[in-house]
Amino acid sequence: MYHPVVNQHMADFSFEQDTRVFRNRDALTEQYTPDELVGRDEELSEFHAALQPVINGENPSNIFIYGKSGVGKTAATRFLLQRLERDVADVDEVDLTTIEVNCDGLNTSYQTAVELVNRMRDPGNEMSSTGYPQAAVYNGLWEELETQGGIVLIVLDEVDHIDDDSILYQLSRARDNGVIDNVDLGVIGISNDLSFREDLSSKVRSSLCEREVNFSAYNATELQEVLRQRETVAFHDDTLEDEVVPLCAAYGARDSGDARQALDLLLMAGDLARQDDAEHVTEQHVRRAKNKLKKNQVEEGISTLSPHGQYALYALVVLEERGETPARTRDVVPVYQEVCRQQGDEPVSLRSIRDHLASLAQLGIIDRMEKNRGRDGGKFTEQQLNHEVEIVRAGVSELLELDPSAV
DNA sequence: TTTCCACAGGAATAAAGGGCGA
DNA sequence: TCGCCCTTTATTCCTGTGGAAA
Repeated sequence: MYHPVVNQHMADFSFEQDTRVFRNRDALTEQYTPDELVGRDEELSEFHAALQPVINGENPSNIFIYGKSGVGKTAATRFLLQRLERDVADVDEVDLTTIEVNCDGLNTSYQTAVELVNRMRDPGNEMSSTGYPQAAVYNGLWEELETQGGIVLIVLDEVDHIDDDSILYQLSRARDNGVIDNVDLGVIGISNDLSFREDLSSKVRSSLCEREVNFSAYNATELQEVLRQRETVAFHDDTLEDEVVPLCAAYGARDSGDARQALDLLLMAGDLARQDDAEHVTEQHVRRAKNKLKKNQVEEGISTLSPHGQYALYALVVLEERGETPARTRDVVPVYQEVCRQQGDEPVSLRSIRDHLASLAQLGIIDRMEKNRGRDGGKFTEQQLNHEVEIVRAGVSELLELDPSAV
């Protein structure tokens, strides 16, 4: 049977190559490594010096890279390692392997060790992520490293996501402990968390942080330079209106000099312009992109929460809508318990709720303020949403299927 | 200066769930 | 199938915190 309406509708979703706006959209993504890194001369120079032993065929130093998110730590690491690999290729005596692992999602040393083993194994021969004794996983790791031979550089990006420092100790001390013999191993740890280094046990700190490179935040001028550099690769000439780059740079500078955020903003603004069939990316596209990114960020954070984390967040949404925030933990609890009842779930203990609220704050979804009323009221914490209540409600309702009138 | 309040959060431990090798 | 070993999420217990009041 012929359905003209349906066919007309379907025709609207055909795909055509769209080369307007972007020349090379990938140049704004995290995977792209530019030919030149803007505004990072000092950091690159220090990092370069720390990698120098590799090309000399000497035992590589363990290097610890730190600085806030989006200041070019990962980009600089990839940039220098690409050049190192290129230059090592001309030196017969040096055999270099680099392995980059992002520890986001790897909560423990165990999982990280399994990931490293699997990076070195062929597909199909990979190790399962559970079920083995820890010693078996480490033995597997040393075997794979010995098989690689030569110099191996392991990059652990977002290394602060690993809860325990056992893997860092094992890797940085592997040679001294005699578990590897045929391979010279160097570890490059990258962290956004400035306190991470201080929290390491002294034995790990002294071996992992043989060389340290601190990446400072970009200022608005440096961010503009970064964006201009990518603009020429990513967009067709004269596609961006004059105010677009300064505005993206200003947002990035406001969010603690974060180039990644500024680049994401530019990418999203370009996508919106293309979606609108516009010839140019305008200030309006940037402002819309900013809102959309914020929403995505909240939704992503919410999706990683356990059910009780979601219930606790929903309790705060309810309190926010009642105008009862900032709310003390003890005031969040009864609303949380009501949400649990509505969901047909048993509430967890006060101690666990504290942990859930702390996680929400860590994800940047809520704000927590410490208060102290002294002998009259003691010390306590108040919390409130860190984003518009509509955005959070939308994100959490999608997961919980809540009846808004019930709580 | 000391005491007190109301928690926050660390430490130890348990239970449940899932994968592995024998 | 069973025992082992891991992770995640929870519980209980308990110590630490810091500003106002005494």
